[in-house]
Amino acid sequence: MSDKQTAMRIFKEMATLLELQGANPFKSKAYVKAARELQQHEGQPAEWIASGAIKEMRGFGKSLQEKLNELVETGKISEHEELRSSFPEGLLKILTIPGLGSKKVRVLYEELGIESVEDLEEACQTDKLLSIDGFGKKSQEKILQGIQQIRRYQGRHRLNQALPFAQRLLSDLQEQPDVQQLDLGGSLRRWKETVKDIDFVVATDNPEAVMEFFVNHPLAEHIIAHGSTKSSIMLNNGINVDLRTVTPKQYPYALMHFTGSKEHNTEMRRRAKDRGMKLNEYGLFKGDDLVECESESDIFQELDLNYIPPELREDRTEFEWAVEATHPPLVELSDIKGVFHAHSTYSDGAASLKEMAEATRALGYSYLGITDHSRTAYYAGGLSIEEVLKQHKEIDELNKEWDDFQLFKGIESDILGDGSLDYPDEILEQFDFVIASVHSQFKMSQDEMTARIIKAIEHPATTMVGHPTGRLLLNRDAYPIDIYKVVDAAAANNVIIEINANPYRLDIDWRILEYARDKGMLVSINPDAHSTKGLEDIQYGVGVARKGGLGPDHVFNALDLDTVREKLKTLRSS
DNA sequence: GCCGTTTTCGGCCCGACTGTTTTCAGTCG
Repeated sequence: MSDKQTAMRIFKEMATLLELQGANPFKSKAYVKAARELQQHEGQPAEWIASGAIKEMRGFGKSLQEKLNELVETGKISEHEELRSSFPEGLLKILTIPGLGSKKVRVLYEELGIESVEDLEEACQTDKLLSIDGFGKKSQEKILQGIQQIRRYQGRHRLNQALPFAQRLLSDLQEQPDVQQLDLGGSLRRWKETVKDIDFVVATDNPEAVMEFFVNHPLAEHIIAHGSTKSSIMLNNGINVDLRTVTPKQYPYALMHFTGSKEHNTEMRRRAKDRGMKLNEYGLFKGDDLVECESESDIFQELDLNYIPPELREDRTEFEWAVEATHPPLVELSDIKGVFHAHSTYSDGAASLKEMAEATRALGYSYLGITDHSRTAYYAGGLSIEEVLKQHKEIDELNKEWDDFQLFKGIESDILGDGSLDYPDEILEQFDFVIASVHSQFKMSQDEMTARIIKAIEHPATTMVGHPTGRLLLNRDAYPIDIYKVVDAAAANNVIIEINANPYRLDIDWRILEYARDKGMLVSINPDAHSTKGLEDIQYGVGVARKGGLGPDHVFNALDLDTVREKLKTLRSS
């Protein structure tokens, strides 16, 4: 029995190995496409095979169906095993070095016997690459730099690592007189949970001047590329920034092109081709004639599509609905009326109850649901029953100070190993709401973990589930869990699922939100703030909600204070 | 390896920059 994640990993690895082998590149791409298709299907491979759903899945022909079948029945794919054994494992790691693709890696392996990043580093330091055609002094230097980069940064960055720098660059570029139009593009504009680099698109009649300013920006540690329409710099925190310039007339096409995603663009160009046109970053063309568009909306329209917001351009379901309808408005930061899930000095927060409340008010929110850790979370200063009661008294006192703002009594209760909550029922009843979260005992089977969380969801005291998969971006994978079953249980029990907005988590994953939405489930966009500054993380959660296609109606903390007060009461008694 | 009311074979998205060439392959997005 092999799960979806395993199948995806194996298919992607087969694609890479096929490329390394020099196989037909379209064959390799077919495996990548199949892996994407797997990701987007709810359920597990064994179920799809049993139900015959596999036959309907895009990109699964005879051969790939057989391979998936083999994987489910035997736990492996023989062709995958053969491919793996024909190359040393280290080559896969070498392929993650920027500038090295399958062709070059293969040459290095065959000519110099390079099998690992360490081999390669040594070879570059001793000028061994100079003996091979197509490699020179500069290649060696670039490779050494690339090795440092992957060692330090794994090649991807969390939003909080990229966004502040992007905003600084954006405002600096904005001030340049030659910059006529400017936007963030790429995965940052799409609010992907981690990004590889920062992309900018600029409309200008003087690209040289803009490029000159850009590559000499004080944040640039070194210049990776400096051309007349495309340049790249590396920031001192290891993030690459790409800037593309076009003429004002080309701008909407370029913005669309550099917003991506790659898969979305591929589909767009295919649609253009179907209609006898050609789409690239410079325009949409019928023969040699430009089809004039003033905005991205116009371009979509020419391809018989309604406008697709950047966050949704991932080639998932957007082409299906955009043919028929415009997407309902996505939730915005300004829709958010209040905050749940914040810690105070009672447990592991940096600010007092009062400081957190005042900071929340100052941001324009009208309520704060405070949730310190529960007693089992001793490492985080979890609250004893006495401390809970003391905190409730303090909250009652503080609430007398405001008539336009309210502190709600909450707790982030650990979900214990057996799925129970962390206080006796008579204590749990005294909270206005309870967030149930897993903080320990991650090493369970998927069935056990799923059952554990569902048990917590079924507890009448539970209002929300906190960071449902436990992942830490770029650091720790989600614990094994059937997230669809968890969502089903939450929907059935009127439990709200948290979008944990902390940029290290962004959990629940946006990919599940469309499913959750269609189940009628509410989410709450929660900062999990451990300081007053942490409250601002809500912006990242809003990005995730948008990416998941949610509007304000799907977000619990987009409700105003009075409604939330009422809702919490009914949720508690249901 | 997939896919098809233009197709069951011959397509499969498009362009910039680099480094090494002396006209281009490889890589990237």
